[in-house]
Amino acid sequence: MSETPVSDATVGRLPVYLRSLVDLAKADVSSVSSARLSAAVGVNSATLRRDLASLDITGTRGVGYDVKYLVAAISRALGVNQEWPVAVIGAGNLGRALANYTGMSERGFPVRALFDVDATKVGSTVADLPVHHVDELPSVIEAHGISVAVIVTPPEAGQAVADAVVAAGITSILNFTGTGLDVPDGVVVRQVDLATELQILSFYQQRGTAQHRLGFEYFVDVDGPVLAHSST
Amino acid sequence: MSETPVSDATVGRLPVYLRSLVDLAKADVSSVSSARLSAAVGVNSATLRRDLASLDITGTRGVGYDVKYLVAAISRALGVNQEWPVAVIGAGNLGRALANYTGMSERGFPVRALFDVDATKVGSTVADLPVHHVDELPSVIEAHGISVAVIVTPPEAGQAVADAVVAAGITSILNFTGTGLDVPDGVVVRQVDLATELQILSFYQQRGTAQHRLGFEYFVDVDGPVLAHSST
DNA sequence: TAGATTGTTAATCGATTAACAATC
DNA sequence: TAGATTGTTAATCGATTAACAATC
Repeated sequence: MSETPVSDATVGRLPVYLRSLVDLAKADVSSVSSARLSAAVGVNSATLRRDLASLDITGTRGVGYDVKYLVAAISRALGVNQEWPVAVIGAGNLGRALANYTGMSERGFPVRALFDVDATKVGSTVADLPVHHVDELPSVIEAHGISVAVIVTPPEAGQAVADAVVAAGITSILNFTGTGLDVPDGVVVRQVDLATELQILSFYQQRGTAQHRLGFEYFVDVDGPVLAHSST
Repeated sequence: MSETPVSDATVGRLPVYLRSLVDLAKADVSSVSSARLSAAVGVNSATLRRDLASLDITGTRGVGYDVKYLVAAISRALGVNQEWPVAVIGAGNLGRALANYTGMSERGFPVRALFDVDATKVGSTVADLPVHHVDELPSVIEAHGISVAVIVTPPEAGQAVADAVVAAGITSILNFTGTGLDVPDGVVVRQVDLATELQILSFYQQRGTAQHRLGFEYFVDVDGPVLAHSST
């Protein structure tokens, strides 16, 4: 076991590494150096090696990292090799879009239940799933072994819904309401805030020359030269 | 003019400050100290003062900051006081959800045009907007003075669409495809990646005790005691 | 053995924050 | 004037990265 804790920055890069590695595996590349992989994802090679080391993932000096092993190890760290059934709270436009989005299941996050408070929605069917009343959260979550809640209600309802899903035993929340959520320790919230993203865009738009380092911008080319790049 | 450049971290906090300030303004609070506002948004007060200073926003020693002035100044910095017409590329579930999402217009980002390549979608109407073929990007973007493109196509199409919107003069992109985009300097891309967010959640879920610092988690109470908090 | 590449130390960088002089 | 709070300096912290000994 490594002494090094895994930093949030490292966790954020893992999905990026994984995607690039899956491409390499598809192209039958068996071994990859930190230099090559890091160039593909636009990260410094020392950072990449340090990230892997913090997960106790090792390579072979003089050779590099085994691609299949890397895919397996990062997948395991990210929990990508198991299913995390999801509940979507809020059956509005966005909630229905998520329920219909095949990417959820493909990525191991199948939507198993939908909830709303609107009497005209409760009882209807979206993407072959019945829309439950929010009051049924505890029983439905229990029944389906749901571990992740995606909150797509209007902002006013966000905190109440968060309280309800936490009370029902949920410890991972993906929050699309603009509101910040107050949750107990041990519950993880990720904020996806469209309005904030757009406002950040308009900030740079307005500033003209966008001297802006992006979250993750990268470009992979397995066969040819590898180019990593960010707008500056 | 301030010497200090505005860091990306600062820009990311501005929308959070603004939302809290709007609440204060609604509650008829005329003046606020950095201590109070920073507590409300869960940020250190020195960080807040530094953020404001980097935008040349000043307060009054011994008094604090004028709320209305702060709202105006941050709004102006974020470009929130003007409209940024948006094009949505991809008329699938998510694209249609965005077109129907009233929050876009409310926040100053009205969806003015929809695009797709699917012949069965082109010509149809979504949220009172005709779905154009992607080939029409240049003319439609020109006609509506569109400055922001939201890409919600399948990942495979992401780069081609990005190239097309950039060629059509767009300099701000909100990218929902999981793919990284290679864009020229001066074009700003914000990545909104559902799969990555979910994978990060499952990482912490799996680790059990989530020792996780959230992007922006905050809690505002204008009247009573102010509590800032993040799950640890 | 010679070349390549890891794993990690030590230097660097940038961002956060404590602390306090300036000043309302 | 006394109290409050800004604006900013200097210290601190954490993350990135250059550099290199270890070793395949």
